[in-house]
Amino acid sequence: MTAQQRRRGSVGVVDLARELGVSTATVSRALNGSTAVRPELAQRIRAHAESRGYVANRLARALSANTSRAFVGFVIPYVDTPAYSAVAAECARLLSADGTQMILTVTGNDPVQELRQLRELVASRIAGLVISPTTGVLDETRRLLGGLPVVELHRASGIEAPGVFSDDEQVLVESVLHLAALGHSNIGYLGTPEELSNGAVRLRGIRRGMELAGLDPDGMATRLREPTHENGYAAAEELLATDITALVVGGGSLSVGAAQAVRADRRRIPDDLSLVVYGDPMWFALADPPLTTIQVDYPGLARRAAQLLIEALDARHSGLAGPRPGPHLVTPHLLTGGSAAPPRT
Amino acid sequence: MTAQQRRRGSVGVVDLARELGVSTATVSRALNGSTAVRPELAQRIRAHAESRGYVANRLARALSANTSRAFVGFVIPYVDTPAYSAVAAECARLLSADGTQMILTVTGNDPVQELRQLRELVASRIAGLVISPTTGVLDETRRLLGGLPVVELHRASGIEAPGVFSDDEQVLVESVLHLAALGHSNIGYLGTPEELSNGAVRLRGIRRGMELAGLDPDGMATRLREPTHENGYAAAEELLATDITALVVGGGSLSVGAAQAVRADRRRIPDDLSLVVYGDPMWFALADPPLTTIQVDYPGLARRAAQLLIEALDARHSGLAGPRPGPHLVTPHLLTGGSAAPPRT
DNA sequence: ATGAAAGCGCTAACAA
DNA sequence: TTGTTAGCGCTTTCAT
Repeated sequence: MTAQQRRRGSVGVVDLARELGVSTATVSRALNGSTAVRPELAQRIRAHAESRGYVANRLARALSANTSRAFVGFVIPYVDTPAYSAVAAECARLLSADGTQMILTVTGNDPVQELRQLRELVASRIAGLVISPTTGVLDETRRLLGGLPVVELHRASGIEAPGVFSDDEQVLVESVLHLAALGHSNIGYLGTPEELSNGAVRLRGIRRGMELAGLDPDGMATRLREPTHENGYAAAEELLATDITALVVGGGSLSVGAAQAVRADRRRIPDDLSLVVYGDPMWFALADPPLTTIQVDYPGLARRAAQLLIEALDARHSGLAGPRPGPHLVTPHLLTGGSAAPPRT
Repeated sequence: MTAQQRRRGSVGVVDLARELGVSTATVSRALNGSTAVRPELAQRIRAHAESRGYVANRLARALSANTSRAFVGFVIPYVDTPAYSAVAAECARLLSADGTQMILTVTGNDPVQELRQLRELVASRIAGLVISPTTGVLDETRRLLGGLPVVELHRASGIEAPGVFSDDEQVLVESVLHLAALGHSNIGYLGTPEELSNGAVRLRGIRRGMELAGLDPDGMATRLREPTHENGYAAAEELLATDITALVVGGGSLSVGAAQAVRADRRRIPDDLSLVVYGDPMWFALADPPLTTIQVDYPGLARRAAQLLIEALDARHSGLAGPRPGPHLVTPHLLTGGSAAPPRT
């Protein structure tokens, strides 16, 4: 047995250094591609490291460098919808290519959990994070976020940071106009609360759409709810009890619940009710007829988010400006299914 | 300005120690709840730490302890289906309660990526991991896994480790018998490849079902494909070109694709074709009629996985036995929708 | 019960 | 170009 692994079966720089008769500094330099080491030696060191199956301890490295991009955080309220799961996946993939590992935390939309987890992430010396804030971000949370490169996702919390969002206002305007053009004047809206930045944006869109259509936004049957299937179902039931002839849903989870409520109500689509939902067309394509859907390019959003985060990290490191704070918008599209038609006369 | 943060705005044990006139060792002990410190002092230290907003550096802690459960890995091939996203979410939540952070990595079902990422995880000194292995796990990967507490998820890779799986065989038997009882004798099957452990299990179930129904498993129109929507769509198209009167799909993503193919084919359900799908009933409830679905309790599965991992970590730490290797099964259920009916005579 | 000091594995000054 | 040495922030013997 050679002077094999010291403990926990891992070779370290000291082992390599000893085995090659050089110093640990040289090994470190060679392994990190420093130009200050004789190419021939560097090559030899790398080869040896490889053959010994050396893997640098990221913890030690990060601790030593006292600033590294070993880890970033990904903080979201839920994961059960492509808006989060697809984005998480894509971000993990992109960051991994950058040599960065992504720590996933799920807040359940609880500000206290959010703070607790953020603290832990800071304790792990994350280089930065992507966050989809809860509804009532705490001051302390805001303070912690202030000290890190952060990219907001889906929802804005009012801090000075770049964020990627779906440009929902316009598409919701479009949705209303679409329905109005078909002859609907009694349109209902089910969306997320105004406290959520995206809820506010969507509501603004739908109201502007009503105005542009010559309808009264204030008279519009409206329900704003936290985004869960259950809420979507319940709120849709309420709206179905009114005399609306068309329903627009602004939110992925709400849409699933709403679609089920409409189904359970035995309302025929689009004869009895026109329906525009929001989210992953995959889910809604199975309905009969396939539902007209507000479709968001989640992978695109993820790429943007990952890219912004990486830029922000680079900036922090090089002292440069970093990405422009504020919204970076991705344009959603109204995908015409068959769930919107003229109202029954 | 007090002797505030030294760098990167964080207070350390030395600060606390200095400020209280004790040693860092005492601080550490107090913070870690060692009994060897005068309760009154410990309390004072904790209070002070709290008031200073002290957060222990997990990296340093893990490095020093040289074994900790600061991080665990979660390695999966995809995330775009509840089978993964729901489980990831739930595991993150449960582990977080245990003070453990979850590093998410997505392999894209590529064994090389898998190995690369596993190496990085080991470099981060993860305490253990949950993995849903790729189809062709490399030997080196297997070796690395051998050195860690690991819990397999959905798929088994042949290593000696506990794993949580859906007990699909029985439910697939049941599906076939259900269809056979309705009078179908020409049943098609679309599932995942036999190389995937769950693919093999499901195929076994469907074949056993055929036998029990007095039908010939070898004559069954079968397509085995990697689980993607696209594959589901394409393979379903192929099967629809045969003379099957019923189709069973064993796989979540395949099911979505298949359902869409059936729809696109303008095949009426259940008149022209009986269909049994697999996965999240949420998606399939929107179809008309709602699809008969093999439903898996993903949150339950996640709880089991997290629990097993935690047990394995505890065991490693205490030197005890640890959870029983091999499959820990969760029972799925056949949720009767309206997509299975007697064949047209 | 507490303190002093030696690491954990690595990087980065500072020397040579 | 290479080596020596001092940390990074924490835990943990070993003394006291």
